Amino acid sequence: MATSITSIRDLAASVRGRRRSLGLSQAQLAGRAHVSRQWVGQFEAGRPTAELRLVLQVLEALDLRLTLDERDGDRREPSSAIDLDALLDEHRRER
Amino acid sequence: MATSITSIRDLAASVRGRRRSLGLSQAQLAGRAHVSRQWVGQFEAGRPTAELRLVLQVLEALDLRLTLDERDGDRREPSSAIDLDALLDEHRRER
DNA sequence: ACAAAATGTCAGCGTACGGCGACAATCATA
DNA sequence: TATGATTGTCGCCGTACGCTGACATTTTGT
Repeated sequence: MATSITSIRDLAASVRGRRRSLGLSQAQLAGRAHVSRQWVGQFEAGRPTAELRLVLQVLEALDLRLTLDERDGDRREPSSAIDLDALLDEHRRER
Repeated sequence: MATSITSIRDLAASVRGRRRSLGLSQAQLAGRAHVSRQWVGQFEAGRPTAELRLVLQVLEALDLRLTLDERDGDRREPSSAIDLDALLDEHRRER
């Protein structure tokens, strides 16, 4: 049951959902993740400036695993954008 | 080709690896992700206090996808720790 | 060998983060 | 309905983040 994370809001919603499904209060989660209760609340509300380390701590406390994979082939633009830049750089070098 | 992310170091290494495999410099990636070049360098070096939003921006710029999934069943302790707390809470309520 | 490109590192600046205590508002339950 | 639990929000404080410019060091390419 994997959820794709494309935004902070996705992540926040997943964290809140998981916390609730485990029957934990924000305070309990905070204790396990070594963050403040207020931090949990604000993170769940979608705060984009949260510190990565603390995010990972919370995910760990909730037994949530993050995985990272490539999505080349799924996107149309980035590969052409990359080629364009590489091309220009190369062109500049040859000149 | 999915990589499990269990630490900042994992993530940083994946980002650097991906950037290199795409043939991008830190400066190029920085431009695409709307962060400073120095930020990319420090993040790749494993800085744990990076801002989540910027991390997601960089992952997007590298066409890397994050997914989140539950790992109950893989761990032995958390489920017993959670049960203990829930039990105590319930016990307190009944009293 | 040398030059250009890339990366590592430093310092200054302004903004804001995380923890804390506290209180308001909301929710759950008896 | 009343009460306790939970969550939202505020303000204070000290620390540090991200950007920038700059320079040192390393790597790459010829």
